[in-house]
Amino acid sequence: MATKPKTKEKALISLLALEQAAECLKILAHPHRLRIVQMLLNGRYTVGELAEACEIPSHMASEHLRLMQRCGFLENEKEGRKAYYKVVEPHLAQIMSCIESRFG
Amino acid sequence: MATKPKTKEKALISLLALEQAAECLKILAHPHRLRIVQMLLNGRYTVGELAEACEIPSHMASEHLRLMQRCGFLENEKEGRKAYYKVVEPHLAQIMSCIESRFG
DNA sequence: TTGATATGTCGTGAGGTGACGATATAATTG
DNA sequence: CAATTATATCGTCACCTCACGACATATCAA
Repeated sequence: MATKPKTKEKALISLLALEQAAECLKILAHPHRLRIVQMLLNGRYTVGELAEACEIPSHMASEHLRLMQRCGFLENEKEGRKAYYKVVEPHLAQIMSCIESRFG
Repeated sequence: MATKPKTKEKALISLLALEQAAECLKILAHPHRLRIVQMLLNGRYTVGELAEACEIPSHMASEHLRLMQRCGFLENEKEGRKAYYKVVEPHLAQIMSCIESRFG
């Protein structure tokens, strides 16, 4: 069972940590949110610009952005009436590059 | 580079491809399935062994495995009454290593 | 054969997610 | 001031996922 005849075994991540990881992956697992993350990894965009790229109304982009902000993926900077978002979770670049290598 | 990104932009993945990517991430976004993938990346296990590691009944592990098989993550080999599963999607190793670096 | 073991499949129901319209807030313009 | 623009939030509802029990299948052993 757990004691396999394997010589090298990696330590398993605890189920608790895997629940957190699953939560993060669920948030990422949406085509519009993926596009938003991909764009924000390469530039600076407002809610309206991101919404237009996703072909959705801006208030829906705003909800996606709020969700990703709440889980620590993004932060925003307000400039007048505009809100610019940026990526603050460093691992997102790695994951997006992996997704790009598989689906790009 | 972060100031005027409009001149030189990385190519965006099409929304269609992002939908596929999101589907795959949704399947991965479950703590028990993450544990299964992590184990199968490092060894050979039966349904019952994976179920025990996830602390779930084996018929539920079987459903997780079927799901991941249908989307091309896994394949199985039957030996008598036992079924051994293995990872066949090469990008899973990259993604798991990214998850391990963030949550491990 | 009967029974035990290992895995696979089906149906149901609670709970969660996503899309949408309506509405709210906040900043700029006339 | 009011109107417009940009973003944010709320309420609703169709849809989906998850966990579970029940059942089915398949293999092995006595």
